[in-house]
Amino acid sequence: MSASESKVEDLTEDAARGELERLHEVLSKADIAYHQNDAPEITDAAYDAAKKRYLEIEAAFPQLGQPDSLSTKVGAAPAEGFAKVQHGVPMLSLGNAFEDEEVSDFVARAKKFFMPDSLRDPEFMLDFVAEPKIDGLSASLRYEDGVFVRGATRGDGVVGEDITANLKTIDDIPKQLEGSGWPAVIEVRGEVYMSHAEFQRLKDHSARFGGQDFVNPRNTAAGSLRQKNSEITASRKLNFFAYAWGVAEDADGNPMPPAETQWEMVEKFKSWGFKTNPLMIRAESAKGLLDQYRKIESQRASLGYDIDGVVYKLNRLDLQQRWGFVARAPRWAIAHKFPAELAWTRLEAIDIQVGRTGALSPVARLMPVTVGGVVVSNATLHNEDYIAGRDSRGDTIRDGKDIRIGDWVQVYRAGDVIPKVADVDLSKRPDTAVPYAFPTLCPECRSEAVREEGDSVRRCTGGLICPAQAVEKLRHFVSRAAVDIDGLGAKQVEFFYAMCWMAEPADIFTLTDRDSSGERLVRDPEAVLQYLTDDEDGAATTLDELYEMLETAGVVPEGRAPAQIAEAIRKLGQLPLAKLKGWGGTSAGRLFSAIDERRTIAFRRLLFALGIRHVGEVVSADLAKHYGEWVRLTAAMDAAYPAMERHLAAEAAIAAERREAADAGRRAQITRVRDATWVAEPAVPQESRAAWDDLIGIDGIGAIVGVALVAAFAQSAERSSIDRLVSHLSVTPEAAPVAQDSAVAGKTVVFTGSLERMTRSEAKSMAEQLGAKVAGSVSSQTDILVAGPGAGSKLKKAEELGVDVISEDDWFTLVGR
DNA sequence: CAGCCTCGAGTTCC
DNA sequence: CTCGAGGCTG
Repeated sequence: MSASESKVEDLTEDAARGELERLHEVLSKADIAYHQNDAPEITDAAYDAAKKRYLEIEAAFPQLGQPDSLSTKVGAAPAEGFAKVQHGVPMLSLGNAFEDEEVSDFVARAKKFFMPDSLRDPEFMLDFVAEPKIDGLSASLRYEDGVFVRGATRGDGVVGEDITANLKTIDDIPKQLEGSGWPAVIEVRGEVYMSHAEFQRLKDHSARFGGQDFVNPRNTAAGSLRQKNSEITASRKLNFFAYAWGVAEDADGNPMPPAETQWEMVEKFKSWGFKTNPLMIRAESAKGLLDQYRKIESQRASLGYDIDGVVYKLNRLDLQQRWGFVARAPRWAIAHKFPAELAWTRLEAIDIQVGRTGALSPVARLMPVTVGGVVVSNATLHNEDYIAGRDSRGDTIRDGKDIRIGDWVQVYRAGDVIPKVADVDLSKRPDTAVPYAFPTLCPECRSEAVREEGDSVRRCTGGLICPAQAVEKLRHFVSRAAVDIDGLGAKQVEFFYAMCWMAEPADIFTLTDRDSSGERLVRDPEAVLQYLTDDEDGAATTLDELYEMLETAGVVPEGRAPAQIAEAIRKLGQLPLAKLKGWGGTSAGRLFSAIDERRTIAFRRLLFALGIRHVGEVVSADLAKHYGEWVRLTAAMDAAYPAMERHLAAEAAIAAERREAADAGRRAQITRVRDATWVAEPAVPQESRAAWDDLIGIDGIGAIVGVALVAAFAQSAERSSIDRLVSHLSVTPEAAPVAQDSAVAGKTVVFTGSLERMTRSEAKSMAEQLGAKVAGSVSSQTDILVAGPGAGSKLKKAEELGVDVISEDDWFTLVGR
């Protein structure tokens, strides 16, 4: 380094900033040069010295820490700002098999499904392909006229992230397809992975230079692909195997699969310049597939890259199409996974977390142990019964062995991701170990925690009194799929909640005004602290956390007594956000404008954000489509209330009748009791019943979801919280369906029986696109019933009500397709 | 009323 | 990713 280098403590802030920038550049360049050609431009000693100096300056001037500081660059940087890409054809996941028997079942299902073909044609033969399942990251590569134009991650399967620049650095990915015969547009899909050799090279390098902590090849490959600077990606060697495809179209946009079988397709990929896996084989029986599984398993360690199983696919593409899909997975393919890696460790503690719905979830705190290449120190214990050694039906699991603190337990990563406790070693159980007593009081707010009949989870009854539930609700509200406010993440929300600046979603939208007026506290710190200190145990940690937060905020209480902390919180309430440590004027301003951006919000997002039990993204969207405008939803919920109560009363009466009947040894007269409850109660107005029936008539919404919804909007506290929130917002009505001039626009349609030309969800989205409403059950509101073969009760009801009944073919004629 | 499928909720590590 | 619960079909 230069001779003019001064001691770190003598540097001015400006000088430090300048030097940091210079060193950052030197080090980054050296990193890239090293990775790209294995020929460092500076000596190792010089590199080490530069790195040391960099870290020293950074430590002395933490305020200068850059987001891409070399000291914080570890593994996969949480990348934001990759553009979203919608896949032409969704990228699906695969069903799993672990046992040989499940593989035989898979083959047997195929044989059964295609039985008619083999009866008709004695030559008919089913064959499958088997290939290793690479443990990497799926990517989809779009080629137009043979030129690589865009590459994306899998994402949620429908929308991924544009990582074209990074994928272009991978040698195995042709920028221009070779050979000929490729469709005008094709999405080639496969797995990006890192070889063991490359992973080792990176690890050795980082060990020498005190750099990043690379955990395993998969994570490293993921981190490399998510680099914003693709030079870094280029400096790490990644590989790609092609094995699947999405869109394949000719120049006129017509579907054009360039082959007839999976096997030929992969051969084509090879001829176009892709790498394909050499261990792929064809087989005609379960035995053939399993033989290949064993062969691949035996070679696993020597392949030079990670695999986590073997994938089997039906070979013929036309048959794949005929066999179809279940949910998001093809029926015609299955992943046979290698047994999960297991590890033994000690269970040091069981903590209880409280979720947004009040669910108490036990989490195992473990002595850290490596499982499948990752150090695991927490694992889920599911619920009360799981700890006790029972499953949801009350049958024993783990031979009925319960789990106790201090036990030696076996952990594995389910799906190679989520750590779970699988087993207990009774021989190592300490004599002092006692059965775990699951709390019956909420550990956060001391409210009673109850288990409803038939429910596997115990829930805190504190509602919004419970700080854990309040915070979790707020976290859910600001989460990505919900309101998604830039600069207001889970951490900030927790902070604002603890500081009494926010207690419910509405408070987010009054923050700006309160910040300028100086009246920031929405709760009384004394009251908050009162219950924190009310109890001997549990409170200490929470107070500690609060103390720590105040320190971070730059307001240090004069002592640690609750009164002093409350005083500090109050003082904090007089500071504008921009004055808090970690918040400058810019970031505060940015937050306020991000909040403003969300004052206009789509109906479905708002509804989802409320976090009503059983109301997730899909149900919210369905409700938004049904009601269109927010006021129509609230009006319907209000109207439905009496009928909802009546429904509950009827359910209760039926349950009572069941019990009585069981005691008396006779058959329960359910219909009579149900009818009696409705008839005997003229107090329920007809319009209330109509609103209720309309609600639970929506496809996918039944009585339980209905009760949760109506109750949320009726309960005075919850409803006023919702109304307070909505008063700050402008709710965008759900967009009216695109085509208004179709024959079915505005009609309510129900599909029943088995549909042959389309799946149920296709039928639903098609009808919706044409402006129709899709309901799940037939009522007087129904205009058309589309009945396939095997239609039963709905058909009968439609006939009784005089609803138009048409066939699937009629439907296509009606909509002109 | 049983069995299938979809959706919601909770979880870990980076 | 997995489990359980809720909804729907047959």
